[in-house]
Amino acid sequence: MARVGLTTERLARAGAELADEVGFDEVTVSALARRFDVKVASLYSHVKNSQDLKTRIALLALEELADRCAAALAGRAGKDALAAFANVYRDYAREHPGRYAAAQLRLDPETAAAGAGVRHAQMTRAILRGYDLAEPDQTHAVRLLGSFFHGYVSLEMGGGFSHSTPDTQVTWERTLDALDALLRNWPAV
Amino acid sequence: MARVGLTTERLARAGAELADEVGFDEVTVSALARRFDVKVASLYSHVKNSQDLKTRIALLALEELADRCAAALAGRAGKDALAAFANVYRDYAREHPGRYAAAQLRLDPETAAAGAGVRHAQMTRAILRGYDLAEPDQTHAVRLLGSFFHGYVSLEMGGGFSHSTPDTQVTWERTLDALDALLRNWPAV
DNA sequence: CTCATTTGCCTAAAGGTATTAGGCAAATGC
DNA sequence: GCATTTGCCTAATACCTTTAGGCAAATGAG
Repeated sequence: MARVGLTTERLARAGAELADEVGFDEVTVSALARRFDVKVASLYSHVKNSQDLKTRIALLALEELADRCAAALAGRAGKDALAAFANVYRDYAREHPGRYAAAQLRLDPETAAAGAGVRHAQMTRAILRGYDLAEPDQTHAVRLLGSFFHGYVSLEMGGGFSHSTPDTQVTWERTLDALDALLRNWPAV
Repeated sequence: MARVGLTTERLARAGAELADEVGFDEVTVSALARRFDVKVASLYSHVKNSQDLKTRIALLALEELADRCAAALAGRAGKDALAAFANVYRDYAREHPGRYAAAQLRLDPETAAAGAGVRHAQMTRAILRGYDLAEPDQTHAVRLLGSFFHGYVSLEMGGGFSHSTPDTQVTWERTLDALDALLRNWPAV
């Protein structure tokens, strides 16, 4: 019996590729076994179960996304940073729909805390350094931006904006303008 | 063999209840059959398949949500309308997490068009009547609001804001203030 | 190099969900 | 009261998940 060289790492990576190809929901222990031309039970030495596999894919995606964000944010400030950050999310979702869907997986708090979720929050906050926002408004703004990015990308991916004018690219640019304006003129209490 | 009186309608309704109790992902033809104390195959006379069942639950949720929005919007304008609309989304998601998850199901275009999705778009647009926004900015604003509401509620439901200060209720109120301010001072091109 | 140990993938088996085909009995209508 | 429709059932197939236990390949000590 030839050994294929399965590892937890390789399974997560292959699972991520599979997700991008067929959708995160279709990522299954069986499908992954087929991809490695290996019997299903063999995977259970490397991942605890199906949920564990999905969680690992999610964490991988979050890590990748955080890396890209960090790279995009380096040396930018203000609206430049805002747009760069937003574009990373959107582009990642387009390039890797399955991974992006995985990144949306609801993780239990400890798992999430151990992963790259914290980096995401820190980076969103870093964007706001270019604007004049004191706490607690800074946190409100972080949440507003996070919500918008996530919501926009989800809706666009889900076809929520399809078949309508104006073009979503224009909306994307104009809404980023609008958010920039909002952050510069954040309303006082 | 006593007849239970299954109908497509009752199945969708029971499926929605089940979704709220155990989560939309756990809604399965088998689970629904158990709930009616009926054999699994019996359901296939009323729904085409598992996907069909889920779609019907999604459409039911979208309809309910649209009804609530319409009721909330009646007689309100400007920020009042904005807040009322936003609160309907948030409250619905809290009251009916399973149904809300169902409403997020990706529908094929024809199904979506036949459902209440159109009403949602029209109502979001109605909110903007209280603000001075011409096309195409109105559409951009509709998309921004839709993205934010959806994103915020998803993140909050998913625990994205948990264990952090300030309180999410405060953020909710302040971000609505901010969006109101943004709509009143929409940046010119 | 040889032998013992570890480790990786396998077979086997049990349980759950989805879906289809065909049957019997209850409801419906003439 | 009988024929037809309709509703739920049994049976069967197929796929996914997960656990238990086995054999052989890799690894490493002497």
